[in-house]
Amino acid sequence: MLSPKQQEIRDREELLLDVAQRMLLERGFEDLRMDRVAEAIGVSKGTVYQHFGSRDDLLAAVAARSAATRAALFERARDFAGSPRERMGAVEAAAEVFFALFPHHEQAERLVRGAHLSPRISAERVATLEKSTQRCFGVATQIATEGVASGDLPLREGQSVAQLCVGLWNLYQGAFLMRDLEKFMSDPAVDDAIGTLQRNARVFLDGFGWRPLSTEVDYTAARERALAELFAVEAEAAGLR
Amino acid sequence: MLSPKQQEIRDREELLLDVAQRMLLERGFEDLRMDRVAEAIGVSKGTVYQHFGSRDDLLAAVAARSAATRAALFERARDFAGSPRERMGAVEAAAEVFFALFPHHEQAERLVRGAHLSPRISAERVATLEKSTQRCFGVATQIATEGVASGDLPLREGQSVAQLCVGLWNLYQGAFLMRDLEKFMSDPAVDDAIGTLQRNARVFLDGFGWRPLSTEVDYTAARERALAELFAVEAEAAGLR
DNA sequence: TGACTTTCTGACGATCCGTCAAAAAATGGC
DNA sequence: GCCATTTTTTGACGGATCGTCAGAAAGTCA
Repeated sequence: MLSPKQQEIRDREELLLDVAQRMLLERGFEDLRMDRVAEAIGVSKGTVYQHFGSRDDLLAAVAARSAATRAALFERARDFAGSPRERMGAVEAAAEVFFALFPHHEQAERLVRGAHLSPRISAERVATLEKSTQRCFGVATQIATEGVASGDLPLREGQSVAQLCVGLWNLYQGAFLMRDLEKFMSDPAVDDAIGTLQRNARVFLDGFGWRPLSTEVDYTAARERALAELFAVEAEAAGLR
Repeated sequence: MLSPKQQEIRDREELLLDVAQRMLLERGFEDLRMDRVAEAIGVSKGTVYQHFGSRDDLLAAVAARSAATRAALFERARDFAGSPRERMGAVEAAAEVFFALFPHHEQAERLVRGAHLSPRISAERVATLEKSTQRCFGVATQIATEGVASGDLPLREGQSVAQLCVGLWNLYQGAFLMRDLEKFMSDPAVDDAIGTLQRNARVFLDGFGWRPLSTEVDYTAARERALAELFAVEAEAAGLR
C-alpha cells in the first residue's frame, strides 16, 4: 500500500545510508558533511534532515543498519549443523565475514557509543543498535549453553557462559580495532588480523576445556564448511577463502 | 636553565592537557571546545594554539600523554619478582590500574587513530603514541619469550609469542570498549568488566598451556602482591583492591 | 632605561550544522 | 482535467566553532 512517493522516500533512505557509509569509510566522521551527502544523491540538505534528525543520528543509523546485518549473520550461524563448538566456530566465521565486509562499522558504533549518547540521536535508533548487539550475544549464549548441556563445555567454579561470550566478543572487538594499528606496526601477528583472531579464539576455547579441543580436531575444515554453506555469497564478496 | 617564562609555558601545557582530559571524559570530544579550554586556565584561544596546532592535535596530545603513562606502568611490571606467568599477571594488573585510572584514554586513542590520521595532527605526536604502544608490546613480548625459554610456555605449531600478546591486548582493549556497553546491558559478566577480564586472561593463557595453569595455582595472590608492590599508590587512587 | 624579541590577544574569515518560511510537488475529490 | 488541500522540498539564514594574524602586551638583556 505504498504510494509511489512513499516508496521513493523509502528507497532514498537506503541510498542516503549507502552514501554516508561510503563517506564514513573513505573520509571519516569528521568529513561526513550533510550537504555533501545531500548533493551526492541530488537532494537538498533539508530533505536529508527529514530522514535523520541530525548528523549524529545519520551516523547512528548507519551503525544500526550494519549492526542488524551482523545479528542476521550470527543468527544464520546458529543453525549450522555440527557440534556445539563447531557451531560456535560458525559464529566466529560470521564475525569474520562481517569484519571483512563492513570495515566502517567499528568506527561508527564506537563513535555513537562514545559520543556519550548525544541527545541528538533518536532513542529508537539506539535501541535498534542495542537490540542487535543483544541478538549476537543471544546466539553465542545459546550455543555455549548447549555445549554445557551436552557436557562438551565443562565450566569450572566461578566461570559462566556469559563470561565466555564476553571474552570472545572482546577478542573479536579488539581485533577489529587493531586493524587501525596495522598501519603502524609491522608484525605478522598484527598483519594477519583475521588469522590471529581465529587462532586466539581457539586457544581461548581450549582454555575453557571446550571439547573437542583444537588439538584433537582441526577446526579449519568446519570453518570452510560454514563459509561455504552459510556465507557463500558474503565470503565471496569479502574475498575470504 | 629555564627562564621563568619558559617554565610557565611548560607548566601551562600540562594544565591544558589536564583540562582537555577532564573535558574529554565529562563531555566527549564533540564538546571539547578550544575557547573553553583556553578560558578554563585564563588564557586566550591563540595561546592554546601555540601549544597545539589544532583541536585534533590537542586530542592526540592527551592520548599520547596517557599512553606514555601506560607504557611506564607496563615497564614497572616487567621487574616484578616471580615466574614468567606471574609477571605477565603483573602486566595485566598494570593494564587494570590504567583501565581504572584513565577512563578517557580509550576514547581519545580511538578517535586519534580513527580520524584516519587527520593531517592536522603533528606527526611527532603520533610517533610518541605509537612508540608507547610498542613499549607495551615490548614488555609483554619479553615476558612471554622468557616463558618460552624457561619451558613454562609450550608454543605449538603455528603459535607465536606475538600472537599471544596480540590476544591479550585484544582482550584488554575489548574490555575497555565494553565499559560503554555497561550502560545498556545488565549482566554480571558485563558489569564486572575487570573481574571478567582477569578470568578470561587466565583462561586464555591456560589455553596456551602456560604453566603453572590457573587450575594449579591461585593467581589472585600474585595479583594482590603486584598491586601492593608495584602500584600501591595507583591502586589506592583507582579504588582497586 | 630602552631597543629588541617573544608571547599573547581577540576580532575576523571561513566552514558547517540545523531551521523554517516559502515554493514546489503530490494527492484526491469532482 | 482542474483545483483545493496536504505533503514534501528547497536553500537562504542564524548561530556556533575552528584556526589565523596583525597589532598589543609582556618579557629579555645590554
